[in-house]
Amino acid sequence: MLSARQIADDLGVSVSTVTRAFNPGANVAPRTRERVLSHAKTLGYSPNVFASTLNTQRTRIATIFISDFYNPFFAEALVTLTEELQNAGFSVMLFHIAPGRTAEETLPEAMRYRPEFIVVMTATVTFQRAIASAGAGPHLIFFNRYVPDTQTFSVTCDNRLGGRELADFLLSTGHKRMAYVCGTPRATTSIDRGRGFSERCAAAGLKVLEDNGADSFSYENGRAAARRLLARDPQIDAIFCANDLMAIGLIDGLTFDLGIKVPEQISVVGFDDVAMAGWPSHSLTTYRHPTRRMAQATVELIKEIDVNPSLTPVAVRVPGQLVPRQTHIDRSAAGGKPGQPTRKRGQQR
Amino acid sequence: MLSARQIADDLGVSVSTVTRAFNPGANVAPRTRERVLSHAKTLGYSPNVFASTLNTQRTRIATIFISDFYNPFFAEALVTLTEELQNAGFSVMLFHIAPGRTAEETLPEAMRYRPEFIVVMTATVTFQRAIASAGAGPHLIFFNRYVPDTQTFSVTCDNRLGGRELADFLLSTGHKRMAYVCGTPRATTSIDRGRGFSERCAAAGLKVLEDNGADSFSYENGRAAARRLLARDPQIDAIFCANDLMAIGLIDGLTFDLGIKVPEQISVVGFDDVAMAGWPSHSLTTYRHPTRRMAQATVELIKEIDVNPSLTPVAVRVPGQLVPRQTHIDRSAAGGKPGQPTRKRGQQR
DNA sequence: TGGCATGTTGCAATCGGAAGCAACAATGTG
DNA sequence: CACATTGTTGCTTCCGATTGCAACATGCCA
Repeated sequence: MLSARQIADDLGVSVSTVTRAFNPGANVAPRTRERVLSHAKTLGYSPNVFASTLNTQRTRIATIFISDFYNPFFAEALVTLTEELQNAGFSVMLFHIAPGRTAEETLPEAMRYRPEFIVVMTATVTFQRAIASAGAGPHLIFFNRYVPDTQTFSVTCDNRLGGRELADFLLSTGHKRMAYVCGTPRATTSIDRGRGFSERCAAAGLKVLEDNGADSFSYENGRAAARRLLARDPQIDAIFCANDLMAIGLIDGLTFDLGIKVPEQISVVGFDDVAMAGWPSHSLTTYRHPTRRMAQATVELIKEIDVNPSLTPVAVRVPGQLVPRQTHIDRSAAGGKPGQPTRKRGQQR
Repeated sequence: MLSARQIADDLGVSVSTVTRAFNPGANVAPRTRERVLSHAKTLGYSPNVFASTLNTQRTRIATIFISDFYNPFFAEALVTLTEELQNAGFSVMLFHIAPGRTAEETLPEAMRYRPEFIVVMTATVTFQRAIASAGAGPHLIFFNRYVPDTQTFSVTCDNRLGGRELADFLLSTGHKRMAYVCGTPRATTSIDRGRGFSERCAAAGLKVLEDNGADSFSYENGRAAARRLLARDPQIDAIFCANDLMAIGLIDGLTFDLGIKVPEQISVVGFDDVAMAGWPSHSLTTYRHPTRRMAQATVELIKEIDVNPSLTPVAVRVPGQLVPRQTHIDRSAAGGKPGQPTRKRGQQR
């Protein structure tokens, strides 16, 4: 394999000179630097990170922990995060936590690369304890989730705000009997969305019916929730699902399993605004998940910590945006009509 | 940061002994090994890869190149591939090629980590030339695509076979006027699927109408293709789209933009079997993309190359599976009925 | 022309762990 | 008891690049 020695010998200079040519801060004659870089390029040489890391002690590695994607949004988040991290000069390593495995099992292997930052896209409460024990280890940032009651960095969508805005929206369009379908139990995303939703409804004097039957944020769980909710209260006029996938599942459940018309009989809103939510076949009223801005916020945070490693942990909450489409109607006017009264959803089929 | 020296001093042994404890093949007294590993665990120490890599010259790194996902299937592929690579003892690095950027710009940075394998999930023809110039560089494997007319490793779905099977299926169900909607121009996936489809139709004496208007495999492109195709031939009775996303877009185009009933007037089939293809709202007849088996095949290939680095490049093609649902009908019988005649697709809405 | 500042380069130690070789201890054999 | 064998450990060199320090060349000014 090509080394700096090779370049040095070819050009009749020392190894030091070669490395200095690659190091922007170092003192080299401009002409020498140019000669080195040019020769390196023709040979296809780039400095070995493994050697340089050894005494600089800076790996410039950011490691991302993922588990199985249950949500299309994760793919976008991962790609965006990778892109932004690269732009900020980091190299990205990816570690997958298999279902049933804990992050602790994978951590030692990940730690061998001495990452400067670890971004956790998977929920594991005990995770940070393991990191903390590593002393002057990597900085830990939770993405899309946080660990309640602890001081850690986290970047999430402002889920509670989203829940509140969706509640405000449904209240202002005359809905009176609301329900909330939870996603993965104990996931902060599910809890906060429901909390924001419930607290606004409570302020308006309404109690929200809550379905806790799901074990994950999946289409199937959304579909199954339809039957459970309607059995508990056949008079429901609006349902908020913890994410779009569940909302789409729930709508299919209402439509195909129970013969209930959406939005005529029941309004349904989701959370995320995945691509298919915008398609005419679904046209789902939802709340847009600020994925890219979350990725950017994460990298901003990393840059700040980089400058000031003793920064006090903050929980960054990025607001999203309400996206009214056609799975709700305004029930305050008699007869009601879709939010965007162009054409009824799916009518032409 | 923790080093082997620390462990050694604490236990009154040499650094060599500590490293040997971590190296399964090395000779250490079982009791000593246990003492070292136990102490290392309590301190949270794991060997520094950067140091060990220096003289072993084995990085055990596999680098994955991605670009923007246009297709949900990529997320699954990436996660699965990562999982399988980890199981095989590799660490995964992720590099993103921004739109408009070439792989060559990112390559030097990736090469600094001296990866043993590079898996390319993004299409770039000039890529391997750059690698080749790096001499005894990493092994290159194309995933989901290949570079025609070159000798490189690749793992793809057997797209041509899939196209043939879909053609056979539509022919056997009495379709007479077929069309094919291409995806990204020059993408081997799009070309091979269309070729397999056309050659079977040709064998049955049918010429396939081909739409080349798309610049990528997107929902929007599928939707736009509907209008173009029908303008060219209003008598079409079956359309094969290069992937599910386009098929769903095309169906929405037919349904909402043109008022054409699917499958009553036109049958539509896709390719991939993404999650939403199975939902009642779409219930798309399609061909299942063997994503996980492709990931496994890739890792198998890597293992083989690992044992025998001079292995002759092979193009592995993994067969998928036809999944008949409800976006086609049997036109050979008078009147025709859906493939699985339970309930008409989307009817209840 | 001598002295000094400035710019450029090489030397050598260093980072953390791997591995060949030698040293040493423990055990078995004649 | 001497000696060989095996098992275990430490010493030392090395991987490839970085960096403080010293050495050297160059140009400027007095």
